[in-house]
Parts: sequence; structure tokens; C-alpha cells
Amino acid sequence: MTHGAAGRSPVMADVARIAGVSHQTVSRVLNHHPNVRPATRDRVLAAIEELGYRRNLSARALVTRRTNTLGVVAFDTTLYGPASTLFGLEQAARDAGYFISIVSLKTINRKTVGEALDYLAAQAVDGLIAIAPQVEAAAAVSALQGNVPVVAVEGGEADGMPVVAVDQVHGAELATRHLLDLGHRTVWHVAGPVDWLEAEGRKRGWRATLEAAGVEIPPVVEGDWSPRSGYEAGLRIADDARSGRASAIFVSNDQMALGLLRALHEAGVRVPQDVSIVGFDDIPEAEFLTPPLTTVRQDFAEVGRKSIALLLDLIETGPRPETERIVVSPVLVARASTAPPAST
Amino acid sequence: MTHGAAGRSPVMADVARIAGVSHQTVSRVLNHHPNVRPATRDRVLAAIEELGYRRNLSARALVTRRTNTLGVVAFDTTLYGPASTLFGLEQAARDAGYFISIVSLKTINRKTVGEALDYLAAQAVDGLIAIAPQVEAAAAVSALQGNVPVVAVEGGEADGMPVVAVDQVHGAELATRHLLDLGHRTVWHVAGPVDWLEAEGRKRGWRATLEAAGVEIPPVVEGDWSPRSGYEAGLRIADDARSGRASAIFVSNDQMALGLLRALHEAGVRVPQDVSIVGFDDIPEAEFLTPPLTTVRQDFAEVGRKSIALLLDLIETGPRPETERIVVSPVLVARASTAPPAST
DNA sequence: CAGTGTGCTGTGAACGTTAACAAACCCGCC
DNA sequence: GGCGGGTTTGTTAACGTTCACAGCACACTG
Repeated sequence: MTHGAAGRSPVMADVARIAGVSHQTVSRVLNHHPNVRPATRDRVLAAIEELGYRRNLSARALVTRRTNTLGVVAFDTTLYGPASTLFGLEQAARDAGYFISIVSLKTINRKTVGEALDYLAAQAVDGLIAIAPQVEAAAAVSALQGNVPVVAVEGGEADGMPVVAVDQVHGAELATRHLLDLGHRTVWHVAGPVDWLEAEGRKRGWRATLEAAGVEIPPVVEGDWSPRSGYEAGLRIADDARSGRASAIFVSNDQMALGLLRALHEAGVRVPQDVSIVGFDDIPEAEFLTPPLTTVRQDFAEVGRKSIALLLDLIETGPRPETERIVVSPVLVARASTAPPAST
Repeated sequence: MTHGAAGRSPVMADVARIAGVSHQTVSRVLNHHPNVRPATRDRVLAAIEELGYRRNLSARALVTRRTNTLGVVAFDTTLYGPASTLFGLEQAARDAGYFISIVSLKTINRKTVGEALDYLAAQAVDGLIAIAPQVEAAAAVSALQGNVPVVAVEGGEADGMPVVAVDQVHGAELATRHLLDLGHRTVWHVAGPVDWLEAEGRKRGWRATLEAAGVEIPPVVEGDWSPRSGYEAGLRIADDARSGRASAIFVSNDQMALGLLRALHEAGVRVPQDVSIVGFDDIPEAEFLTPPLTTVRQDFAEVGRKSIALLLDLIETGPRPETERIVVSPVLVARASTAPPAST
């Protein structure tokens, strides 16, 4: 296994010596340069194998000015959505032969995002992905980006950077339509935090669908994604639910829906007999709540793949004239938390 | 802002020229070498500021043979536990001035782990953290590790590598004791997959506590962490629960507990009146289940910090004579899913 | 048979940093 | 005023790779 030379791990020159070629030929073999005679290539490969040689990426990066690393700025990666997106990104990047460097932030503002970008810039990443679900975050990233290509995931449309996102508006339409189609007179909405783009999109889709159907639009109840805020929303809606004024609720994510189910249960409101509920995300738990939750599923892996593909393309071919926006469609998953309204 | 020279980003020599010193002095300032006159340092720093200079880490790594990068091998990072651990690791590493490179695997076996280590070795990481909750994974990592320091998180004790882990056995004792102290005659157990070390530890703690109390030990019901498997376990236990033979259940994680709650609900078994339930993890949803779940909370951030600290120490000072094992204690969080048994 | 292209290989010089050594400087002291 | 000791600075040589260029052999063309 180990050959001659002591301790020090082998370098190209060692391989070259053993294979009886120049170091440059070794480099060519490694980089799949076409003009190498098969016999030579085989000898080189054998030498590489024999020595257990690995090329030194630092030296390579030094001369090529490419680190083969992509930076990711993420936010609250313990939430199901961001965690899944991150997972998808990592897989896609690895498949494409890129390394990935992640910064996850607890709070998002111009300062923390700036520090994150600094940190990634220090690594000389070849490109940047910003999981920027908040208005503020997207703005901070677009304000601070240097000259490395950036792709936003779930970012807003305004800021002139390419975006890959799930079509939140359409997802919300699916949810709202589903409830209207079941016969509900109107649909209430528990929204996510106002500064989140996804929350915003879902609210828009919900409102648009109600308007298109020409039905009354109930007041929006605000939450912050947490089960607790869903619980509190549930307490607030419970009276309307009992009186039959609220018979269908579209909740902006599953965690809040879970809290809301809890609140309704405590208030003695039955789901789906008295009230129908639709969530968003399809977290693994959704299927096993009481009752199993109808929800909207997002394909995070697909978002990851599309983001990496777009970013690599940007790195390869330079910036585009017009800003791109790639959209992934969500699907409705119908379960037991929705039903036709009680006969009034 | 930009100074003279075109496009090309500034290098040490540029800074040196502006500050009127040699590039070596610039290097010294950057590396906080003590022997630099304050006046000189200030001039250098001013020049760095003026040019917006950043040092090239590839060049640095090339000569120092340190990449300042730690590798992490993780598994199913969309689960709450691993995601939280990863988050903790990332924060701790960044605070310590290290970069982090992550590989998350879908399936764990010698092959996939080998590829992951290859991938990280290609980056010449200075150290390795293996989030190795499975017997198989821990074995694969320890078998394949090269000469870079490794720390296992949640790893087994056998394989001669340093480990940082939550004390699963103690956590299970807390859960089981809690139920016995409430007056339950014995405690049933829904276990995690047999090849997971955490599942194993929790089962051991449960059994030991029952034995110490001298009570009958019910058969173990097996799950796979998923809500679905908890649901199925619930269906299997439901009869024993109705008949009063099973009045207390310790479930090996919260997701399964959630599924189990669902099954018991369907079977008309009331929690906690008929059956008390304790979970493990304290996922954000736990507090808002029906009923709010009593569970055991793990401090993942602390695990992350301790792991990084241990790994950096290993990198700094070389391997230890005896293998270390650092343990973090979990705490019981009592909520509404546990109560004294119904008067029999 | 000379001329010319093309496939393959080698040579030397970057890339931008740190390490090792050497030189200059300053200070106090005899 | 010269001399030792420490501090501060500069010079030169790595580190391991890729790039640009040159050279050689060989086949093909006219």
C-alpha cells in the first residue's frame, strides 16, 4: 500500500515518477483531458491506486480560482421546511461534484446576514444560495451580494435575483378551493408571520380564491408558525366555530394547524364535523394527528435540485439578462380533517 | 474603495505596497503575531481596509496543511434530533473559527459511509464528527477512519472512539420512574429500531428501572421512530390498555408517541385517564398534542458544543490514551399525558 | 519526399500564502 | 563608544497544482 517515501502523503510528482511520466500528464489524467494515450492513462491510474494518491484541492483552488464550494445561508434549520430544503440542496450539490458550506442564522437582519456572507466570502465560495423566506432576509442578501452568483430559495420576486420557489399562491388556492368545493360558505385563514414571503403568498392565494368565488372574506388571524400560535389562534376562533360562522379554516402551516386542533379539541369543537381544517407542508406527523390532517405538500428535494442546477448554470455561463423565477408546484393531500359542512 | 489595479482582487503584496511594508509583515498582522510595532500594524490594517483585502484561504491551506474545516457525517437530517444536533454543531464550529462540511446520508452501511468519508477526505478536513446513532454506522466510521481525529455523537461505547452523547439510559429512567411514582404498577415500552443505539439505551434504562422496582416487565413493542409505527404500536396495545393491564407507556420518541396517541384515541382509550404516556425528545409539537405530552428533553446545542470542543482539543493535542465519553443529561418535562392510574 | 497538421507529452512559470532565516534596529550598559 | 540581547522587519524558498507553450512523433497531403 504505502510506497517508499515516509509519512508525507504522496503528491503528483510521486505518481508521475512511478508511472514514468511528467506531473502534467498525471494532471491531465485527473482532469479527464482527452489527449492522453489509453496505455499512459492506465499506468497513471495504476500509480495513483498504488500510492493511494489524492489531489490537493487547496493547491488546485489556488491556481484555478474555483473552490468548488457553494455557500448556503439558511434560517432556523430545525423547522421541517428549511431542514428538508437544506437536505435537498446538499444532495444535489454533492451529485454535481460541489461542496457546500452552510451558515444557519437564528435571527435575520442586515447585520447577521452580512456576517454570514462575510463568512462565506472568506471561503471564496463559487456561488451562493440564500434560503431567504423573509422579506428582510431577501433584501439583506441582495443588498450585500458581491460579484458571486446568487440564487434565492423561496425569495421574493422584487429584488432582481433569480429565485426558485414553491408556488405558494397556487398551494393556497388548492387548499381554499378544496374547502369551498366541499360546500363551505367561506374559508377562514390563520396566517404566518407578516414578514415571511411564504405566509404572504399563501394569504394572497387564499384571498384571491375567495374573491374569485365571490364569497365573504373573514378577518385574518395571525400566527408565527409555532404550534403555540396556532393554539392561540384556535382559542380566538373557537367561538365563531361553535356558532357555525367559521366552518372551514386554512392554516398556513401544519405546526400551527396542530396547535389549532388542540385548541378546538379543548373548546369541544369537533374536527371535521363542526370545522374543517387544511394545513400546509405535510410534515411527517400530519397523517397521524387527531384527525389526520388534510394539507398541501411541497417537494423540497425538487426545489433543492432546481436551485443547484440554476446556480451552476449561472456560474458556468454568467448572469442572465432578465431575472429568472423557477416555480415548483405543490399538491393537495386530502385526509380526514376536512368534510362537508354540517347541514345548516 | 477600489484602489488602482484593475479587476483582480487584491493580494498581500498589494496591501504591503500601500502600507509600505513587506508582505511578510502583512501576514504577521493577519496572524496576530506579537512582534509587530503598533504603528506598523495600524498602517497595515488601514491598507487592508482601504483595499477590501481578504486573504486567500486556499493559499494558506496549501502551506499550513490545515483547511480549518471539520467534516460531519449525518443521517436523516430532517428528523428533529439530528437537525438540532447539526444546528448546534454548526454554531459551535463557527464560533471556534472553523468551517464545516456536511454529508447527510439516506441509508447507512459500510458503502455509503465509506463514500461519505472519501468525500470529506477529498476536502482534507482537519477533523471528523460522525453523528452515528446506529450500531452499523458507528462501526463503519470506526472501521474506515484514516488518521484524522474523529468524534462520534450519540455513538456506541465499544468502538474505541471518543463519544459525546445524551445519557439515554438516564433519560429512560426518568421517564419510567415518573410513571412508577405516579402509582402505576408497571410501565410498557414502545422501543425504537433495534439497531439504533439511542433506542437500545432507552430500552435498557426502562428495563433496569423496572427491575430495580421489582415489578413485572411487559413485552417490548417495536417501532421505527415514525409516527406510523407508533400508530401501529398503539393498535397493538389498545386491548391491553382497555383491559387495564397497560396503564402506563414509555414511548421511545415523540413522533411515535404522537402516532400512538392517535391510535388510542381511535380505540376509545383516554389519555391520561385510562393510560399515561411519556415520550422522548420534546419536539416543538409535544406541548400542543392532545393531550400535551410528557416527555424527556435533550439539550442538542450542548451536545454540539461539547463535540466541537472535544474534537478541537483532539486536533490540537493529538489522540488520548484512553477513549473519552462525555455525557449530557436530559431532563423530564411533565405535561398532561401522565396522571395517576384510575382507581382499580 | 518535403510540408503540414494533429495527437501526445514535457518544461517552466505562475497562483498567494506561511516558514525559516537573516538583517537591521533599538535599548541599556559597562 | 562599542557590545550584547531582544524586537522588528525583510528576503527567499517552499507548498502542489494548473496553464501556456514548446517539442516530438506520426500520419496525411500534394
